[in-house]
Amino acid sequence: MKNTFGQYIRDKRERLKAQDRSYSVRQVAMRMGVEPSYLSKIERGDLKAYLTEDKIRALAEDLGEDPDVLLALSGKISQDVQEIIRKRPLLFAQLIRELKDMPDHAVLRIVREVRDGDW
Amino acid sequence: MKNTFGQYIRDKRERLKAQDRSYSVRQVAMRMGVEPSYLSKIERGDLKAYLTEDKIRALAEDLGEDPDVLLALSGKISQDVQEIIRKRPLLFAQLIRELKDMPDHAVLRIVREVRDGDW
DNA sequence: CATACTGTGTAGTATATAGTACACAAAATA
DNA sequence: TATTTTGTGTACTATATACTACACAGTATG
Repeated sequence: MKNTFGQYIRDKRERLKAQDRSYSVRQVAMRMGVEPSYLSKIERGDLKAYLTEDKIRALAEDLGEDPDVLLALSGKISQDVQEIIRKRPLLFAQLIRELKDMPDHAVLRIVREVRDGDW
Repeated sequence: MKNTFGQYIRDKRERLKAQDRSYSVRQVAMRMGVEPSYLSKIERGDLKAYLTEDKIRALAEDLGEDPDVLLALSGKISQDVQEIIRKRPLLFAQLIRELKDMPDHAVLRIVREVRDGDW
């Protein structure tokens, strides 16, 4: 559960490293602003190692991954999304619970229709 | 920001207390499972005092308030809602950001249509 | 008027979160 | 082969989170 995040990013990083040597633990860690030993711990799923949202975002950027996905894998939700929900908790909590078991395509249809402004 | 939660529940509790003397800080605290001095701190907005989700839920139940609202006021989002989002972060983060500026009635229409199963 | 109940101040605790700093042996590179 | 560079183990730190325990003075109740 906590472990998938580590495995996921280690995997991605090593695939990038095969093409570009600058994707070592050390260099990625430097670029995202943590100590290499700490990123190493994260990748190996150390239960006492966590990253803040900004570090996760920096890592996502560096690895070319979606920040929302990496945040989710480390048990977090983007602060901006949280704020939207907290401003209208009744509305959004209800909506999200309602959409829980909807298939992706149904939710995507909503997204599209909302974006196209038929509301 | 953190303070509104305290003021909100103190207000509600005192209104209930006017009708029913069992809504003292002490008794409510007992029922929700914390020390009275701690609930007192919470109500006065002590920045070093926080409640976990279950305590907030117990408090909401006791005061007849909506748990999602009290959670939001203390800067949290219900764990079950968080989990729904984390299972499909791309989908839900996108949807929520898209709905950010939609008026309530538009979001409610979506909720209704989804519930009535036109999807 | 005694006593029970009230709200709150002070002090202390445990665990979670989010890291740094440095050393070391193995592997890769020049 | 000398020297970088690599990943990681160990030890340490600071702040946030989530409380308890108890004492105390003021207020209300029997």
